[in-house]
Amino acid sequence: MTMIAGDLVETIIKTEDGSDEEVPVKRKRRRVHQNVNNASTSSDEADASQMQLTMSDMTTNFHDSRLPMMEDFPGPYDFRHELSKTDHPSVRATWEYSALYRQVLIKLGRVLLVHFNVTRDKDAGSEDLYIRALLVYSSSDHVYSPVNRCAVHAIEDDRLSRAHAEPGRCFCPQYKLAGHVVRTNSANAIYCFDPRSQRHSVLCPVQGRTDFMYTFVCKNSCPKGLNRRQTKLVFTLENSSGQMLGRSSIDLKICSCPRRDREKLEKAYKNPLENGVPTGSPERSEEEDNDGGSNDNDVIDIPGEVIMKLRSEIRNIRQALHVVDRRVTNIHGLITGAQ
Amino acid sequence: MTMIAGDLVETIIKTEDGSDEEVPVKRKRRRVHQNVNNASTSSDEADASQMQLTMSDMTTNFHDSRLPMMEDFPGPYDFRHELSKTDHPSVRATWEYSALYRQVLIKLGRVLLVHFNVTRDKDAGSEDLYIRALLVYSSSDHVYSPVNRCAVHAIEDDRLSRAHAEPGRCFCPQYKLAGHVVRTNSANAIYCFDPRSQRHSVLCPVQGRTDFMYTFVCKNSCPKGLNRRQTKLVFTLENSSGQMLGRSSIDLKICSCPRRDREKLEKAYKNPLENGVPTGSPERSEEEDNDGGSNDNDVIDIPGEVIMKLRSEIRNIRQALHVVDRRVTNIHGLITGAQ
DNA sequence: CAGGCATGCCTG
DNA sequence: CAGGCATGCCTG
Ligand SMILES: [Zn+2]
Ligand SMILES: [Zn+2]
Repeated sequence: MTMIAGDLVETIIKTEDGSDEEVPVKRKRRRVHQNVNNASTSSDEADASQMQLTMSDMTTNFHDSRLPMMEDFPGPYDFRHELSKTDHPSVRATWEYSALYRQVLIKLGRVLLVHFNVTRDKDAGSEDLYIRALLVYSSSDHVYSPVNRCAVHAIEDDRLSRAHAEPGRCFCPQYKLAGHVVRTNSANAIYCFDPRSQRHSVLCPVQGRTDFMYTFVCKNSCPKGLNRRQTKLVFTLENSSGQMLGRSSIDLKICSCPRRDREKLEKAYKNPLENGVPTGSPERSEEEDNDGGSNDNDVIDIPGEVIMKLRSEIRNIRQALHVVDRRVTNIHGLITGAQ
Repeated sequence: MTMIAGDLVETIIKTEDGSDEEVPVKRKRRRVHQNVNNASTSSDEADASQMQLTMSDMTTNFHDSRLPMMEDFPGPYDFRHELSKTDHPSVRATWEYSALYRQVLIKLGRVLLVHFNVTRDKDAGSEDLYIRALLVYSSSDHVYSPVNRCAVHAIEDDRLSRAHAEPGRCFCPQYKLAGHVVRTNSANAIYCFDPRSQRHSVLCPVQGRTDFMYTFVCKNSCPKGLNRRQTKLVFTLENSSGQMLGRSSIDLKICSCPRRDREKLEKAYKNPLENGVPTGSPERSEEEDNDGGSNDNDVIDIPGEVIMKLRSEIRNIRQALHVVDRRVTNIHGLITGAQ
């Protein structure tokens, strides 16, 4: 289920009523130009709506919104990012990079300097461009959830939790950006909130320089916030109408000890035998893989019990999925890192 | 500096301007009856003011309030407490007791059933009595700070942090007791806030039964809250005018793994050689122990630098004090526990 | 900044 | 509920 940056990608769009509806969106990775239109059918609508704060089909379900796209997509401007250790005198840029896992590990509040490649062909117009930075959960269990700031950190900027007192509205700009985990020093930055996906992001206008300094003001371990979930920082190149013109992302971990955590991570790679690979949930077999309902040749139970059973079944499947997901994530890290 | 439940106790009252003014308050521990009046000159005024929410000499300095008293004091009613494992069917009372350290370790939200001894002599009047439960920091570094709930937990009960939006006022009763770490199921409990000390506490009327069930809804480890500071639960017997008639206390740790933590604690006692005793701050010697100012035979510096030096000196002394304090706390635990 | 501990939480 | 890991923070 984990999004693999391979050639074919499938996305699942979770619908309002909670059922999982599969909408496979297949596309090639390399031959991107021809896919711009296709691509804009799924995530780009969401991206576009971020520009105009649409209030349409808002629900108050904060934990169930649309799947963000994460695959690399150079697009017409050959959009790519590049990390550079800050030689800037004023800022100490302490972060670690695990080439093995393609992951940046950084302390809270420290600067990550990112250089973006945006190649304007001579014959292309000179439209206004923007780079959006959006933090998302990378494991399939949580891709749907927006990454929100934890209460402890949010309250530091917004004592009375006013920025999000009104459902669907974001007043973060008036409250020291309380809800934004990702910050930038870019003077013209626009801090966005998409009421549909309930996601915060920051948009930097591309004006000559394409080096931006980002900081992150929650940790992946923040209790009740990111809550130890893995994250990915997704950069998208957009024009002024919010059309997505390029995408690029990097795994990001905000933590207290980047060095230690990277070393531990990579050591785990070198001693893979130690961590016994889980075999998943062996009891689950194909015969149970009908549409998720219980078999109707069961004894007819009172409704409450049926519901309990279904829920329990869902839990079991979720668990099995989770196990598989973890394995895939591990393997994915090894593949993309080791190549 | 740690409050030792010995015969002589000294308190330091911290004044508004931040300077430490020593006010030694010496009193005997055992011969308590004659000391009731004396005692009421220091902490009991605060106790009394809790009854009527005085707004007098309020400052918004939340972290610097008066020293709570913690010594045992049976008083005229031979006030004592007694812990009993709940045999109550409905509640699982999971807590651990370290006899060695006289400490209760309990999980968040679990019930601590406390029985109080309140002996009314025949000839004594039948005044109304109350038992107050107040959680305080036990190390001398933090005795002055009220124990407040952490933001994460407080916000669960009070989404918009309204209970303490107005400085000096407490609306916790309207917001699910958001600010109260100590709760009780006692129906007639009165949840108090003393604007002078900025402390929350809970008062239970003594009506026949003197068994109360307490729960604790923050952990000692709560970030930005108790923040890994050690605490003591102080019970005081009071009459309806707030006069203190008895006191009794117990070290309390609210944590996720009471068993493990107790075992670790006690193991440390059995293998005391392993943890090297710190030798304090060896550079600090008596010659520097003047009134805390720098020697005036220093070169005359610009004021800014003098201030810096003084601050640094204060920091150093604080650190040394801290080291000593820890040693004393350790020794204290061993003494009181092992006797 | 590294070593080590404290401590929450996950997993069986 | 125990064992073990993840991870913050303290200490030198
Ligand atoms: Zn946070
Ligand atoms: Zn808490």
